[in-house]
Amino acid sequence: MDKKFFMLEKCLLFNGIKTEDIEASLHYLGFSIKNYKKDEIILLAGNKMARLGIILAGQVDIDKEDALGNRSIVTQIWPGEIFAEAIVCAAEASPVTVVAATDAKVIFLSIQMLLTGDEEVPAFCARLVSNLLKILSYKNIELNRKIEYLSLRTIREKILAYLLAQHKSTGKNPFTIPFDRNQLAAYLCVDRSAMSRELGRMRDEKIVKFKKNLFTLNKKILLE
Amino acid sequence: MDKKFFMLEKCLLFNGIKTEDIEASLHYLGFSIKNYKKDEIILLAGNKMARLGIILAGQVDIDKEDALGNRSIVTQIWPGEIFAEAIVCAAEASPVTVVAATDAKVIFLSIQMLLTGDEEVPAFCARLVSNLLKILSYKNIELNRKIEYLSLRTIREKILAYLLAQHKSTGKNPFTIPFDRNQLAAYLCVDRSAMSRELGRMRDEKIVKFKKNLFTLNKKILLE
DNA sequence: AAGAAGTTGTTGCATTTGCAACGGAGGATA
DNA sequence: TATCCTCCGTTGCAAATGCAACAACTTCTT
Repeated sequence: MDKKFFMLEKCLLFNGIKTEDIEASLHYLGFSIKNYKKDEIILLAGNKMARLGIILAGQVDIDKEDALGNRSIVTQIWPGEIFAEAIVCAAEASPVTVVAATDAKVIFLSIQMLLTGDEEVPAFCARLVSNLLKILSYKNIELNRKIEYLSLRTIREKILAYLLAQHKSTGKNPFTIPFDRNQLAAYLCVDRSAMSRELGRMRDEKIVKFKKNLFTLNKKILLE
Repeated sequence: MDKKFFMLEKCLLFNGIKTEDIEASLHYLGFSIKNYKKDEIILLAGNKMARLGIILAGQVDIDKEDALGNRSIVTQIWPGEIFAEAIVCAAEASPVTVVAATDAKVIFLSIQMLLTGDEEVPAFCARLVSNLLKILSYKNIELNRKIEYLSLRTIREKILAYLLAQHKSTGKNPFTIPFDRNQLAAYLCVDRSAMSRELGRMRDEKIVKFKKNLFTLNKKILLE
């Protein structure tokens, strides 16, 4: 198997598929690979797309921009994760913009033949489809989590909800977050300076300590 | 075919499946039916679920409640629409609470056998799975739309974004919305009185006219 | 070393928002 | 009719927020 495909074995889409079948399915799905420079746009909001993408290397942001130009980060994705699967399955225009947050390598796959269910298809396809179902379900739940943050009324609540979730998912207490301040504000959809002010207050009240991307939540907060 | 299943023919999950196969698949999926009174809880946030639900009659709200008890409506669903599909596929706890907004009738289906892809399954299953993929994709896009409203910074922007989308999806200009004021505020995650104040200002500025649930957007706004 | 560019925190200020409380309109019921 | 209840709008006020501008600090480039 080609070296550059090794990481696909860890990709949820190919979970349960034999190593030798992975490359076969790539060819079956008419793959192509493309490189992007940092900040290059991979998919612009409003466009349709016929193929889903899998990040092979680098980091990619899923963004949304409002009429006033406020950029908000919907989510980040990493090597092994896929994007555009929903708009391919639904044949709709993308509600989001996909941007390379660093230099990135992406592989694209046509999955039309998996969607109709009436053609004669190779054996591994059933597994691909059920993996796709699972991925879409996880993303659904992820979007619900995002909505949870955004539906909170104050910046402090949003920050706390995010930090608690981050603490929980890492299982550590001094823990790092994958955002710098600008990005965190964009993710929580609040003003950066207002967020910074609130973070300062929370530090004064000893709710949280932080230095760059390393955060420590007060133990009393964690007891709830 | 049993009369009470007629409406399932219009359900996206059974799209493309022959009428005689629908009842067969219901039995294959071990269906059961349950009635709910208005305000009764169908699924509580934090719980897991092994079966997805389809609304046969009535109206159902997908809710979320924050630590302070603020209720927000994530979305509404109507007869023919399904819920809990994501948490069944992902085998995760529900991030939302499902509540009967009116008296409602729900049919539950076990879909485990559709997910593994290795068992011997009836012919219609492939179609069920690809329909499920499409539904999950649509919901994904719907959640993105919701995030779009919530990421806007001011109440006015949220109201406008919602009304424009509602106008677009109905294709009419005096158009009705499916929420009363309380529900709309809960959907947009803002304070009801603050929303009411903003609606009043927007009426003063002749941006929108409204009477109960009937809204009319100013033509100048629609030209963008 | 110098300068440029990016990141983070700070502050003043106008505006927006949440909150609480109240009142009126309209519907349902006894 | 009287009463209760729900829905909707209104208002005063304190607090939160967005915005703009600036300063301190780091990183990178030249």
